[in-house]
Amino acid sequence: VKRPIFALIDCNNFFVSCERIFRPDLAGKPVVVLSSNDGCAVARSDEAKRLGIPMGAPAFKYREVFERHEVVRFSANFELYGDISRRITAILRTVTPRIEVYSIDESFLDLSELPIGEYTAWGRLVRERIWRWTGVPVSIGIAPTKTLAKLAVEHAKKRPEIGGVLDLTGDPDTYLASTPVEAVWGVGRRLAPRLRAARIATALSLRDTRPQYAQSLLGIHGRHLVAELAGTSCFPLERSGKARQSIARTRTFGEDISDFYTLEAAIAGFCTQAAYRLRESRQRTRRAGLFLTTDRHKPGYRGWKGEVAHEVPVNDTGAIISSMIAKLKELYIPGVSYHRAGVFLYDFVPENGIQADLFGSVDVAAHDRAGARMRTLDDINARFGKRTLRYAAEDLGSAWVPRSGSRSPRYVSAWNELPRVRIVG
DNA sequence: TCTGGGGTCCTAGGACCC
DNA sequence: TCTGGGGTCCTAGGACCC
Repeated sequence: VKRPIFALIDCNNFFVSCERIFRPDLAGKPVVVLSSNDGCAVARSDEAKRLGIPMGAPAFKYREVFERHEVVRFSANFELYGDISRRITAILRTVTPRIEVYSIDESFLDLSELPIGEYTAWGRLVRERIWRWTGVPVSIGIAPTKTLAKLAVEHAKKRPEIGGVLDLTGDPDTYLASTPVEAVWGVGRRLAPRLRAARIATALSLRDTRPQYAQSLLGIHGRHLVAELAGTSCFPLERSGKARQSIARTRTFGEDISDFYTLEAAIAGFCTQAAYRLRESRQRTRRAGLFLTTDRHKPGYRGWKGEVAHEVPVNDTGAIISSMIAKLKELYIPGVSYHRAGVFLYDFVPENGIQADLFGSVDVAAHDRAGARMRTLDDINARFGKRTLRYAAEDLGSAWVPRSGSRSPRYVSAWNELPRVRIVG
């Protein structure tokens, strides 16, 4: 068996880099991108990181830092980031079809079948091409396992002298020795103290731990980590397009809600988006859940949840809205200030080949009508824009809609927000 | 006043069965 | 009245990731 070689392509400060494509004036300035409701920092430029703004920093706590250092703030613009991400993925697909899109800003490539002489030189070319064609800086780590590729890319990002590409297919020991154990992919804030207590403080000492001992400390995950750090691949390239297992739409509201109809509008909106995703993945759901909570930062924090089984699997927006609204009616308590809510779908079955229930009572005609209705709805909204055609329940109120005061234009995905170019001379 | 959102996998324990 | 062992399935919670 040929030894696998993975390359991990990781975009630097991805959301910030996307904003800078259309705002070159922001190069060298501290920039952050804020989450929904402009709640906390989810991406930071290097300059912002140097000001000590951590990942997930609550915006209200850092207001002074923002003001004092003139930190430029953006509300998250996922339409833009998704579009740029797809462009980068398209470039990578021209390198090899053996690609796993791991997240919006990271992809693994399997290089083992490619005729590459020198990995570092190859990586620099890819990096240069992505920069020229999209304006996004990336870092690349190359190694025989995903865990080592991840470790490589972290070093490539942090140390400018590496030049953005680190090949760890040779002897990785010096890099392993200088990696604290909590920086290893798969070691988080709970497992790190466990390892430290066992006097395992670096990636190198984790690699040299007895697999059995690692398993006793961390479960099966520990054994995999040791093997991966030692160069034996346990996590293969996952083929893209794997059916997802759950879909969630949850939001903290723009303002707290007590009114039933506004809540209904929010839930209907979540159902619409979730059902659309479900159809996109060509599946149907057998279970749908709903939750509501008050503000977790206030005394008397409470939550409510409910679940509905769909005996006949569905992906029809209307069916999901009506079952969730029925559940909402059971859970709703007048006078409560609701702060956050969400809808979950799980227990999926493939869309084609619907399973008749035990008594064969599936109404085939109704089923076909629902399918045709959803196709029409999706077509119209794809052509004329999201929410062109929507369910009435979604329009009952809008106070729940999260705030996003400083979102940049959707430069590449909305006709009326395209950048303007002025030709001079 | 102001603290995000969307996923996956593993494990322990209970229910149930033979 | 007391009493064994083994297996599966499901769920809730924990842990991680971006």
